[in-house]
Amino acid sequence: MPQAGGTYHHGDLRAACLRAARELLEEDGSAGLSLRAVARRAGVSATAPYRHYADRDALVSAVAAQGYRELAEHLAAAHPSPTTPDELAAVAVAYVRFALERPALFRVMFAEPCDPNSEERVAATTAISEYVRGMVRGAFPGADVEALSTTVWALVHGLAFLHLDGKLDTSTPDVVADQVRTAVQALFTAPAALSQTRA
Amino acid sequence: MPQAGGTYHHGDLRAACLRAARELLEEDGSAGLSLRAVARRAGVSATAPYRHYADRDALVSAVAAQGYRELAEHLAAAHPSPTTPDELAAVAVAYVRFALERPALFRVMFAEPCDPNSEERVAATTAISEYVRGMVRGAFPGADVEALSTTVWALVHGLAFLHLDGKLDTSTPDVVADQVRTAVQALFTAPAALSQTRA
DNA sequence: TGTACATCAGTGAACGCGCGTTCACTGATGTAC
DNA sequence: TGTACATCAGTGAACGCGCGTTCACTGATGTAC
Repeated sequence: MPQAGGTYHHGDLRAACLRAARELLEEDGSAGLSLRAVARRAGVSATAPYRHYADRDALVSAVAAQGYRELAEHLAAAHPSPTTPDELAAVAVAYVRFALERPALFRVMFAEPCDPNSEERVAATTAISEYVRGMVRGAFPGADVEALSTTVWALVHGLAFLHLDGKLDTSTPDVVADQVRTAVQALFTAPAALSQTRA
Repeated sequence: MPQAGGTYHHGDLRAACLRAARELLEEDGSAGLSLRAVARRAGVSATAPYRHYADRDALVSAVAAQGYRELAEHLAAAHPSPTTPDELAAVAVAYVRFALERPALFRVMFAEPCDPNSEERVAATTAISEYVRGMVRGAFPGADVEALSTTVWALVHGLAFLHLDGKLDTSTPDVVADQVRTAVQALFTAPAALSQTRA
C-alpha cells in the first residue's frame, strides 16, 4: 500500500512522471519533454522513470493517450449527444478550445501516426472518432455517416490547427469561438450560396 | 560570378543548404534537420552555413517559406481559379496530396506560429490564404467570403493532417483522393440531410 | 508476533552521442589604381 | 596589363550542453513461516 511520503520509495512515480511531462510540455513545448527533465521535475534520479516506462517513446505515448481521454471527456461535457447545429457548434468550439488551452499536448497527440503497437493510444483515437460518428448519426439521420463524420472531424480539426499555428485570428477565446461557430454554420449554408451560381 | 566547381568556394551554398535540408527532412523527419547534418550533406564544414543563415531557426524558416511557395504553385497547377464543386475538389485533392508527399515539410510549415519577424514566411502564408479567398469568391459569389474561406481551408487542412497522422485510411493515393472529394461534396450536401430532421 | 528472505523501486556513475555556436584562421575572389 | 589590398566564404578546433540509456548497486517493502 504505497504511502506518498518524502521517503525512498516515491509512491506513485508513474503518475508523477505523467504529471511532470504534462507540465514540461506546456512550459517548453515538446522539445522540453525529455526523460531526464521529467525525472528532475519529479524529484527523482534520471533513471528512475525506466522502472515505469520502457523508453522515452513509451512516456510520450502515455501522455498522448491521456490527452485523448481528456479530449473525449471535454467534448462529452460540451454536449453528450448533440443533434442541432447549435449543439454541434458547441462541441466544435470545445474541441478548438481544448487545442488552444493545451497546444503542446494537442501537438503531441497528433504529431505522428500513433504506432499501432500502443493499444492504449489506438483505443483512445478510436474513442474520438466513435464520438464524432455518433454525433453525425444523431445530427444528420440518413446521411452517409462515414463521409460526413470525416468532413466534420476534418473541419474542426483543421480549425484547431490553423488557430494553433497562428493562421487565423486567435486574439481572444470569444473571437475564436465565433469563428468556429461561423465556420460550422457555413457548413450548413454553403450550398445556398452555391445555388446562386448554378442551376 | 560563382562557378560551381569542386573548389574552396562552393558557389551557391545557400541554395545547397536548402536542398540538403529538404532531403534530410524527408528522410529523417524534422528531428533530422540539424545545421550540422545540413552542412555534412552539403559537403561543407559544420560552420559554413553560418555565412548564409544566422542560426538554425533562420534555415528552418527558409525551408518553410519555400514549402509555402511550392504549395501555392501546386494548388494553382491543379486549377488556377476553380468555380465548380468539382474544380474545388480537385484543388482540395492537390492540397492533401502535397501534404502526403512531403509530410515532414508540411509539418515544418505548420509546426508553429510563423514568427512575424520572417517577412518571407508571412508573405508566403498570406499568399495561401489569398488563394483560398479568391477561390471561394469565384465559387460562391454572394457568400460571406471571409467565413467560408476559413471553413474551406480548415476542412482541407484538417483532412491533410488527419491523413498525415494516420487517423484516416491512407492506403493508396486514390483512396485518399476519393475521401477528399467525398468530404468536399458533403460540404455541399450536408444541409439536405439535416433538413430531414428539422423544419 | 518476529524473523528471513525475495522482490521491487529507487540511486548514481558512466558511456557515447550529436547538437548549436564561438573563434581565430586562411584561401579565393574581385576591385582600384 | 599587373599588382596591392579589401572583402568574402570557407575551415577546423574547441566550448559546453543535455540527452537516452546501461549497469551494478542498495534501501524499502511485503510476505511466508
